[in-house]
Amino acid sequence: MKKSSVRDRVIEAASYLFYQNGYNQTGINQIIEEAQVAKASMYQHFRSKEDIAAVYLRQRHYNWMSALDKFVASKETGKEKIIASFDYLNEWLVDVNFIGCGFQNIITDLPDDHKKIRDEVKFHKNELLQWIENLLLNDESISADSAKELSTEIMVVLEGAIILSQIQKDAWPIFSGKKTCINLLTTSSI
Amino acid sequence: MKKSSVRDRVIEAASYLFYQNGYNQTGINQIIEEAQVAKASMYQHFRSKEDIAAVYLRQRHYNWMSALDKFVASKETGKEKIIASFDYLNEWLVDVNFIGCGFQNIITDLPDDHKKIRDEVKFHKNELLQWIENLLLNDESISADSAKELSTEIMVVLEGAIILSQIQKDAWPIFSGKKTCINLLTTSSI
Amino acid sequence: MKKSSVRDRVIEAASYLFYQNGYNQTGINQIIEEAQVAKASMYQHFRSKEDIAAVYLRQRHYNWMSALDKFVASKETGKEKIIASFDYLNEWLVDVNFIGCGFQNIITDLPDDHKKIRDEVKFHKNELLQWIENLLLNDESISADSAKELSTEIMVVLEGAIILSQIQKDAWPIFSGKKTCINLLTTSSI
Amino acid sequence: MKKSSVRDRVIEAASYLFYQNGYNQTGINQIIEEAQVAKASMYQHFRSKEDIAAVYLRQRHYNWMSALDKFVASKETGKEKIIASFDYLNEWLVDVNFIGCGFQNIITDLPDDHKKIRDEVKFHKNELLQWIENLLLNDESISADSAKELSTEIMVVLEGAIILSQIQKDAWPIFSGKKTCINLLTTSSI
DNA sequence: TATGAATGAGCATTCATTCAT
DNA sequence: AATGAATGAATGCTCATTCAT
Repeated sequence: MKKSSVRDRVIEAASYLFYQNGYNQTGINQIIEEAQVAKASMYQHFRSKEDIAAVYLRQRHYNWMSALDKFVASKETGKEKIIASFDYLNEWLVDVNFIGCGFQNIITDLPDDHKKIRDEVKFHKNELLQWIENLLLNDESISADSAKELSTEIMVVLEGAIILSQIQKDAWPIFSGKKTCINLLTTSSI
Repeated sequence: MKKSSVRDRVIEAASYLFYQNGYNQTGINQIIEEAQVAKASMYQHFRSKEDIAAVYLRQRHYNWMSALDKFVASKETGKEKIIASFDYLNEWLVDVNFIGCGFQNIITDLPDDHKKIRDEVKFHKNELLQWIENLLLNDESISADSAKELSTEIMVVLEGAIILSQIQKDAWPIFSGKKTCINLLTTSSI
Repeated sequence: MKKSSVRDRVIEAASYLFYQNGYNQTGINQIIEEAQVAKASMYQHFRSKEDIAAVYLRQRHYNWMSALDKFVASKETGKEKIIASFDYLNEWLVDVNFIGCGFQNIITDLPDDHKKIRDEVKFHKNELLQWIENLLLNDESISADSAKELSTEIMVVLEGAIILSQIQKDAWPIFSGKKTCINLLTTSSI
Repeated sequence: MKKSSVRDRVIEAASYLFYQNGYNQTGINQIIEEAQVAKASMYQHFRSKEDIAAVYLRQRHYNWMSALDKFVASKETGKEKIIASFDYLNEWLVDVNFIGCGFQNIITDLPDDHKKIRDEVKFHKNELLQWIENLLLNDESISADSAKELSTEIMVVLEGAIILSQIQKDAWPIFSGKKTCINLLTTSSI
């Protein structure tokens, strides 16, 4: 069995450490030790720590979104899928012990000049927003305008559920969020 | 005119720096330089950087809450005050250029052992939740049970509005949140 | 049109970088990037960074001397050619913004063991000295002994004019040197 | 007997290493090891490696000039003192095995942004030029204008003698320079 | 001949904290 | 109460060179 590439090992190690311990709490030395890689080898593949984080975030985005998609796959309508996404939050956040969102976490205490990271975070959140909007657009009972507005409202609730459950180390904000979401989707269809 | 105390100057400097640049981005040396205080003098008043942050957060809590109270003072009913709190978010966050919530920001990239800081953040959020609940309890049209549940839902929306506006560097999540809040307060009173 | 060889491209890139930015300031990575050459390919043609520098210096020597020859070609006598060489210094050093002599520059901050480079620098300076002496030997009014001695004196002035104009970022040392040189050539012929 | 201060030990160690091995060849780690000082202690006294070098150069300037003054003290006239300064070069450069001028050496392979160092080098050379000019001004047989011009010519010769003896690892350029200097001072007084 | 991948040793600098006075 | 001096450990990053293919 072949040892995986330097690049892969670095990303794997960094992804784990960045998410578990935070971006600022994770040093290059930790990453290379965990990845069993020479420092200069690592810097041949990544220009900077920020670059590693950018790759980590992009990868995290795809993994997270596809896990979400998979989780709600059994639901039939867009509304049901959206509501189920709160159950996804619950499963996920309980599983990681309420560490919270890797994207939110990395952006809140970041040196000013880390533009790549900020862009990745925005990218992820915009994709998630789009995911919600698309589900609503497929629902015949909802107009395009309503879909746009509703999706932003739900997005806010999702984000709030994540950050507040992280602070409280408890799932209740997720269930409160879910209830709000149901309310939004119900009253809007009147 | 007497120079303010070492302790006060440290807190003032640290408060500014922690909020503007972030906890991890702010070094002890920056703080003592800004505060015009000797390093050892500082450590006579605070055991550690975390201790300074704890005091900063407690003080920030009181300032923030009282500014909120003041902002919504002109409103008569609890519901109106709660809805107006989103306007407060808007005024505040636009003013600070969407730096976000000092409590959310400090908790997301923190060494594991910083318990004092985590406790201050929880304290603040619990106080804010209580503030909302109390306003609802004063409304005769809302039952105690409803007040409890509604307040958690609104709290989630508030938190989401803050973090998402910070990521987007835009006020739209605040207005989406306000809309959701109005919806919640309206449908609940049916 | 064929791409020039690896060797040539490396030398060209290194020559530019060594002279413009300095030997220590120029990294192997810069060279191979500028030369569009793989690192290992480069090391197939040159044993070390020092070896590249040795080739650069030898090539620089020929280019510099032939430009000097060309510059003074219109002058008839050896004395006139030597005096004109200060005008050459001026034209050259103004053109390169007083970067100074590539040979002087490389030798002053060098690891102890870089013998090849030291030898190249000595070679160049000896050739220049010889060039001056030969011009004087062709002058009938000057004895062989005088030519030998005069050439060393003029050489010292030339070197001083270069290094001092580099420090001062100004041409005045070149003109002072020229004046001294004229003086030497005049008084000696008495 | 008290151990000398951190600052003094750092300067002493750095001065030795910078001059003997070169600025680029000398690392911070070497300096602190030689000085027996903790790294952070060193950085409490000096903002950067460049700052250490600036102090080293300033101190070197005073030491070098005062040794020169002392060396030529026995001479009576300004002209004699200036001529004797070439003997000083000889004594000095033979003693240090033709390492050359610490000011010339540091400036020829320096990162672009090291302004402080460049300024110290210019300062030293300007002071030396002034020293020569002042000696000539005290000589009644020389006009102020001549003193100004002669001093620049002699300065060029001095610099050339230093750099060329360094390259050749031999004293002959110093004696050639001395001869030129005598010539300049003699012919000028005609 | 050519090259992508890898490396150990080193770089200058900053960290939060403690000590001696 | 106040402070200048000192520190070990860690920071992110670059160096010239070599290896396997």
